[in-house]
Amino acid sequence: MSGSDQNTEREKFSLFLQSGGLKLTSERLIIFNEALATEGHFEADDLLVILKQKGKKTSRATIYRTLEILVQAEILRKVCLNGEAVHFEKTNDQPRHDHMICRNCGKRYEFHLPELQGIQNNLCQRYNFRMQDYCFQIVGLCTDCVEITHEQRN
Amino acid sequence: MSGSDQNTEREKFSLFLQSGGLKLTSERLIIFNEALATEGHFEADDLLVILKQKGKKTSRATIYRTLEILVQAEILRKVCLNGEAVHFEKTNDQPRHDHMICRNCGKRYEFHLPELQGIQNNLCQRYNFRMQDYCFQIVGLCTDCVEITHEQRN
DNA sequence: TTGATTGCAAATCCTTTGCAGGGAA
DNA sequence: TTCCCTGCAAAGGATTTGCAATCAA
Repeated sequence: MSGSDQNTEREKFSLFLQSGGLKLTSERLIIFNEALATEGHFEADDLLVILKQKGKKTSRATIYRTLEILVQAEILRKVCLNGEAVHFEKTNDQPRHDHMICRNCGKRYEFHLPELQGIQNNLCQRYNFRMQDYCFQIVGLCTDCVEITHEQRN
Repeated sequence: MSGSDQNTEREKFSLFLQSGGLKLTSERLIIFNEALATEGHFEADDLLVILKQKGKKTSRATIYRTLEILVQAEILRKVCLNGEAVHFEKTNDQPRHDHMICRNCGKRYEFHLPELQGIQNNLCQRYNFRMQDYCFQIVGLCTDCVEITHEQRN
């Protein structure tokens, strides 16, 4: 993500906090920065570990509370791949949104499917729905694991 | 779901158990039957309650263990809507697969989008991936909640 | 007979919450 | 000064696991 994107998000965060009578504390800023600096998915606990390693003090409780705020501010989204634990990812991470996941080895392909946009617009119009986010994922077996599974069965 | 579908699934279950050296116990059969008789989504605990009400003895542990087997046998799938608890649904429940969920009130629209099939085939071919399942969901605000949110902000 | 399966209760894992002290506006 | 926030530790909820008795094959 470019620096200017990060500034946009930072602005969004500030405005969201203000509009809700919330305060911009140093802990919230630390968590915000780390979340935006993280590529791809992460769990709440990942952040705790990373921040500990970097010597930045934040409690687990504050991380959970702040991540919830970042989701409400639409800076992060929750994703939940095939029943795994809840992960977070940046909402403005455009090119990596759709997933194909191998059920066996966990390998994950990420891509962006512009074709989905038309489908989405259609639905939102029909139901008068305001889309904030979407998620598309395919679950199955990757090349390698198709073969392995085959061998096991024979 | 028709009776013959249920038989097909029952067959699938038996075969899966056999091929893994697993046994078809009365508890597993009870859970299988109840899972397939359930319309739409359910949680592990829902099943426990229902079975208790019907006077069928099964422990929570066995339910969790059996549901895991049913997922591996591709009779059920896990779905996780926007960070909610894990739900299960039948894999062969064709017409209700894609979701649009209101982040505010939790209202859920369900539908089937045949347009997605082409996209999926494309991807699977490109990556030589064997799709077992997919999931498409839109998250946002429904008609009613768009208005409410608007009022709050003004 | 043999090894898989069950139920129970304890253990775990992830997340939320109550509360007293500290901090932003 | 006034609430909002934080960290801690305890609570909660969902899921898993160890173990002895039980049961399908």
